Amino acid sequence: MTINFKDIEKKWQAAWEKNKVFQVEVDDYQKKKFYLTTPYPYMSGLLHLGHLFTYMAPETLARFKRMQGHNVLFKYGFHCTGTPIVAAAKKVAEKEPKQIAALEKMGISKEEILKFSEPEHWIQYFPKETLRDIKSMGFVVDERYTFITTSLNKPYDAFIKWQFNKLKEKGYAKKGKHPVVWCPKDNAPTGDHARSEGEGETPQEYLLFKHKLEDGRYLITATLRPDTVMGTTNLYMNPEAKYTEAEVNGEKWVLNDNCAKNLKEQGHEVNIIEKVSGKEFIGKKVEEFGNRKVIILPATFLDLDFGTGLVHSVPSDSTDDLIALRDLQKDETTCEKYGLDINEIKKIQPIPVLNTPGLGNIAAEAMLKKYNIKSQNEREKLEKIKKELYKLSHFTATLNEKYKENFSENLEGKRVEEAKEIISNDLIKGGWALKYYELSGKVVCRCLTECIVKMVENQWFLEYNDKKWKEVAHECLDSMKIYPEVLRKQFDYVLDWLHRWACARELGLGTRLPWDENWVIESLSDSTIQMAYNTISKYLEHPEEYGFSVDQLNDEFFDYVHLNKGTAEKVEASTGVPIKMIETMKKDFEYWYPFDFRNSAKDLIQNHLAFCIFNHTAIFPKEHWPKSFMINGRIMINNEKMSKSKGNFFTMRELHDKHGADIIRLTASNAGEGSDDANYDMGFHDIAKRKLNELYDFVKENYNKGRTDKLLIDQWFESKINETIGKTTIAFENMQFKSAIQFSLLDLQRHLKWYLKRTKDQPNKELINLLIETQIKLLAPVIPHFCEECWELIKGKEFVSNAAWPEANQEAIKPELDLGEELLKNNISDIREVMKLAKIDQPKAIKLFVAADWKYGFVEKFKELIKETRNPGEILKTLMQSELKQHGKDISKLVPALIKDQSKLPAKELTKKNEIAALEESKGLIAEEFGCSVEVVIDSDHNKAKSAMPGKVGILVE
RNA sequence: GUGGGUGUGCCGUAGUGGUCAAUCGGGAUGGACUCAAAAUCCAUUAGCUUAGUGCUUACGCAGGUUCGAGUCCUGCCACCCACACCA
Repeated sequence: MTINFKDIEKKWQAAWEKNKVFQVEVDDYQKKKFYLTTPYPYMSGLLHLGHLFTYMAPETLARFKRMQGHNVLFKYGFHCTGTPIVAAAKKVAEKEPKQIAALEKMGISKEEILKFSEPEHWIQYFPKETLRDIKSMGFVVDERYTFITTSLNKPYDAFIKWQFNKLKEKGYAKKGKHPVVWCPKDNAPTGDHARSEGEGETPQEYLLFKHKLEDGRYLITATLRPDTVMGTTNLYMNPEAKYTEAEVNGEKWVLNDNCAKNLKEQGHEVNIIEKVSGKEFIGKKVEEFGNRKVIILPATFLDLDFGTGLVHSVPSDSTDDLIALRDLQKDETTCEKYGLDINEIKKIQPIPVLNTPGLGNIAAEAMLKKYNIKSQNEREKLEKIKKELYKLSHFTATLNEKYKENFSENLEGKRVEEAKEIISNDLIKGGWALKYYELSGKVVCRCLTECIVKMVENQWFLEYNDKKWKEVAHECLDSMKIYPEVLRKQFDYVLDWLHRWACARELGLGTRLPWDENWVIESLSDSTIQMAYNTISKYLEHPEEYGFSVDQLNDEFFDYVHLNKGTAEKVEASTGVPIKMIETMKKDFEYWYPFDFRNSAKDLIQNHLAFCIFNHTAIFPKEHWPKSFMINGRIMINNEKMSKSKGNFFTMRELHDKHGADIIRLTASNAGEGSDDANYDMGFHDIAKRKLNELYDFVKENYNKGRTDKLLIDQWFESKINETIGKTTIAFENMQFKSAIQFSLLDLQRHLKWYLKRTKDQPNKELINLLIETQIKLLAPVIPHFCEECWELIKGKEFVSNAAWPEANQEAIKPELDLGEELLKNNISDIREVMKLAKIDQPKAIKLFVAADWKYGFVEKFKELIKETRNPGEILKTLMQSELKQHGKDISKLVPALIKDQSKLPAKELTKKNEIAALEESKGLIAEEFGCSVEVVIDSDHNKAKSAMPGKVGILVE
């Protein structure tokens, strides 16, 4: 029959609900517990396939742990803080077609869509719908524990305020300046999602160099390479261009318009005075760091919009600068035009400042030669080698004797990588330079305004760069389990690499910083320890059911419940929450915490998961630090990235409605494991349906049927079932859900097939029952509805969801029994091979010749000897000293061949007696397979017996 | 660029240094069943092949360690992820 997966899932979901199977109660604080968490989904839309894949891990694990006898809490929350919802609502208000289409695709009607121009409506709509989807998937969820984030949720808001007060108390929240990508029209930071162009571009840090003219004005240049400061030979300005003269921080600067404006946004006082022509500066001299003067030369290659519109030239280590210099030195016309003495210009030579291995002390020259570049018009090549040289200088070059003096320490011989920052700091301190930010590429806001870099003052940071904090974070990581373990290195790296994090913003939804109400806590910072809140959310989200109110929750409350500080009496006095409730929540928290498991896709390693570690170590004592993280890859569909533009974007709901919960649960779990990207194979839906239907029919027809006597092959099958229990259990424990399916569904079915073939469809009743019960239980975490349906069929009552996880009977596992089955399978395929060679389609008789007696002894001895030496001569010598000497001729041929290829040896110990017994037992099957008589022959002198070896019979097909 | 991960047959995947020409699923081909199809079952699916149950190449590329390498080491190449105020 064909199962209607939709019907059975409705049936069982209703039954679970009615019997409160997944309601979480803590009635025994001694009972072992397992608390699973996963980052709550963002409520800017319905859950999609990626969510399904990520959530299947904790979902499956939760069911597994329940069956193992744990009290399990698996929580869901709905994330609504931050800017995306606000941004999306704004788009709806503007009637942006893409956004409207996205909502329509989620099944929202035209009239309904307009309501989504209010952010609040998203928060009302999507959590409700998401919960519906989660339940329809049969996920283990106790909805009393679910909640939404944002300040709209008062108790949650109070919790986040408490969290930030704690961080501030510890000195981890500090104020500072911070460069951000900024839209001048919106007057707000422009995140990736709010850009119409320039996703991924960031503020890049430059150093502005000040070059003093004799009249007291400064020419300003920008550089990424302050390390070459000692090598400046001249400045370049475009004589035909207009520059801007501006008063910056009380000094007169000459630069381009862009930079002047940017400086203003970056916290400098800037008053633009007038336009000046580049021409008037050509030939003048400026003062340089290190007590030198250099000349200003004309150049037309300058990009006026980039940097400051003029540059200082370091021909020793910049190919662009060098080639420009060479060109000018040949160009009498230009020199004359700007009143320059060409002989003076010709005297300008690169000043060696760096030693670059393989390129000498004038690296730029070596590079130009290497790539045979003749003119500054070869832009493409020049761009390429500029990057290459930059890399080489940065990582391999060392500074020369020019850096001995002049700096706060002797930098001679130091690598550029190490010295760069010291040089920058010294230059800044000495008033020669200052930091400046420019975008790494063009960024355009959604409002079509071009973005700039803005220095935000009074920005609040979390000091993830704090050394001591990093140390404890590492301590926490070291104590955690990471699945898969290979990603630990990545975590180690990230904890070190993270620096201060701007944790609050001026826009978006969320909790306000308790000490500075102008700022909203940013959404990656407010979700780092909410798993603690979630242990008691059942009470805080539904206080009326427990007869109290949460209007006056305060820090005292959370201090007591989460940190065991203060007294219940005082908390009752200040919050009005009855002592009994306070104590219950405290006990619940202490019971559930820490969380045992948290998983996410790998893109959250560098932010959310790392923050989670940091924040826990800052706030909680060691015993409440996270226990484990599991990281999964991203989901691909039929080996393509899921994306709306490709049209292969699927919400969980639409897949569910089409195929049913169990089918997509199985397909998702089977998509992959480990941190590699997983592949959701749409074609597997049908395979899954077919296999489950088959399984159901088998259960129905075979339970409680069969013979009662016990044969050798029954023992083999019993061994396989128990082996499968062990392997599947380990797979679940290691978060290898795909492997678990492989073992418990596919492999087990294969073994069953072989078993039925071997018993000629006369299985042992006890074993068939063991198989069926075991398999249903092993699969229940992945496809629970289907398994309940099967369970009902055989048991009639109870839930398989509540059944005890099977335990492997170690005594029944007998790997040696595999040998006989392997021999049989090999014999069958060898016979086929022989038939093919002999071109026999239908054999009349098959004779199997067992190897001569002495070969068994020989093989045994050979296996011993080979452990000692691989030298054929030595092995032969030893063998020849024994009674095997009489077979010397055969042995001398066998030994080298066997050393080369040990696959010809039987894997396990095998006696002639055993082999004959196994052959006699299985010859009936061979006879049936080939439709002819089969005879086992013991005749060592027969020609065919000569080629036989233990475990490998001689075959004669007639 | 930096850090991390991964590269296996037509496709997707498994793979503790020796039973690996390689697991499992799919696909393809041939056969059985059928009036036919689907489903199911069986076989084949690197190349060669003489009753030799054999041989030769193969696990991104190139080297190395080892008696022995898909598995260990080194170097290349390719792909994926992250790189910040964005969830």
